[in-house]
Amino acid sequence: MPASSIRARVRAEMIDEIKAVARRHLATDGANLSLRGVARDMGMVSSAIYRYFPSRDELLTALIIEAYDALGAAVETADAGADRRDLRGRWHAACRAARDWALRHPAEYALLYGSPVPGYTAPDDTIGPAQRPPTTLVAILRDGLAASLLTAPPGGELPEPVRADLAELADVLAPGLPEALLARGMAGWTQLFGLINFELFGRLNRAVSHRDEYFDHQTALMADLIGLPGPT
Amino acid sequence: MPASSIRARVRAEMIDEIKAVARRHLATDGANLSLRGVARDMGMVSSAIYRYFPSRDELLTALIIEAYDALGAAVETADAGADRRDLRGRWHAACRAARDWALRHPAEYALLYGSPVPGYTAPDDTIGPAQRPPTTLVAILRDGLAASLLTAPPGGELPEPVRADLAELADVLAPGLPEALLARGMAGWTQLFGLINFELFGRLNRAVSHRDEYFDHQTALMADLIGLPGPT
DNA sequence: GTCCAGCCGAGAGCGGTGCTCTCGAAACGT
DNA sequence: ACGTTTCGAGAGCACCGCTCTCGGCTGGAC
Repeated sequence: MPASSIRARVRAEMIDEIKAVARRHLATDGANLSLRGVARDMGMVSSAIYRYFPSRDELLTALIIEAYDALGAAVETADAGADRRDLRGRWHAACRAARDWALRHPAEYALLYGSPVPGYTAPDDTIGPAQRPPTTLVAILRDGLAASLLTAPPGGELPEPVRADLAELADVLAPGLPEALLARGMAGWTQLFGLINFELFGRLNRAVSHRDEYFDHQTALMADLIGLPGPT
Repeated sequence: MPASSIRARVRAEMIDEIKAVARRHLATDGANLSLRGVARDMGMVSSAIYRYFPSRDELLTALIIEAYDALGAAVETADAGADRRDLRGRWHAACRAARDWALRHPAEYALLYGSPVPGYTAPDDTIGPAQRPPTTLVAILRDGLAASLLTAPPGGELPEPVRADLAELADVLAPGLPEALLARGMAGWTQLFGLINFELFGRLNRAVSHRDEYFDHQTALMADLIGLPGPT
């Protein structure tokens, strides 16, 4: 009597295959995922899918969680591949990894950072994976501060309500991080996904043709704002 | 034989009413607009709608154009209401107007700046209205430069491909605007809609509670990056 | 004042969707 | 070997966008 019986194993494989087919549909057909469509592709009838996912939204949630994890992993490995003391290099590596992943998986990215699906509210399972990219970015700041490569901007520039919010946030993400530094880090985070959104959703279409260089330059501007130094 | 015959007039009124009902549906039911639903609300059968809009996408396009215009008008009037020489005040007024409009019309905002509808590609009619907000922001920079309230950052910071792209863009938006200044303006533009996206799409949910103050602070950071001075 | 072309709404219908329920068969654990 | 559990198939419901046809109304030219 194995902990995972045969039934449980084939069931897990079935769930994985459904997710794989759904991901493929997402990549080709765009955001509107059809349960009946993936059922057809698997040679099944649509009602059979409901043995594995109680609703279309649950399938979407599973895909969303996996997508968050894939994006988070991409950003983390990119950061890990850079010289620990080259804060600016780590920043650019992380930003580029996020953009590259988004360009390679536009439909999944839209699921994560596009408009929320009308009736859908993200369950709590997603908030962990969703925090991986910003956590990685903040880690760069924390490391830089610990290694004295970075100095925090004056805290006096923060209105008190903002300082209080950021203090609570720092307690979760990176305890001890000065609020003013976190504020600029969040500006960088916002900018990063704003840039990706604009590029992916066509807002740069008749305006910017050298996308790679534009992206690097814009993220460099934010690195300046944060105060990230180059390699020592 | 009036230029607008009776027939044409009632037809135009009908189109307006359909758009109004559709906008109401958008506000209550969220992004998935149902043609049959608006037809029901108007006491009509669904096929009758097709006398006025050839497809659901065409209705969406009409709503998108009106939404762009409403947002653009809100930003423009906000800017116009500020002291011409207070560049920072104008910047904040424009940013707040965009955010306020978005918070008041979340579904319409999502239509404009959320993930694009799968099969839908924005027709050319939308690019004019879509340019109004960024044009207004750039106008602040142009005015500041003309009044010598603002100095452009050194152009040497720009990689050549970026400089070339931005030069072309400046020719359209604000001829003569230094590329490095436009680059920072676009960073502010990206940041603005990244901020609104994050707030509206729930990314700030368990993180930032004082939304107004946070927004003002983040846009102030970008005003710093651009180099906007306060009132003289 | 007549009359007809043009417009309009209703209705039926097509293929698609998410989802529910039932039924029979297969496979598992005992 | 048997009873239970699980599974896929199928029919069906209500909804969707969209097409086509038909009959009535009416604006405007005569």
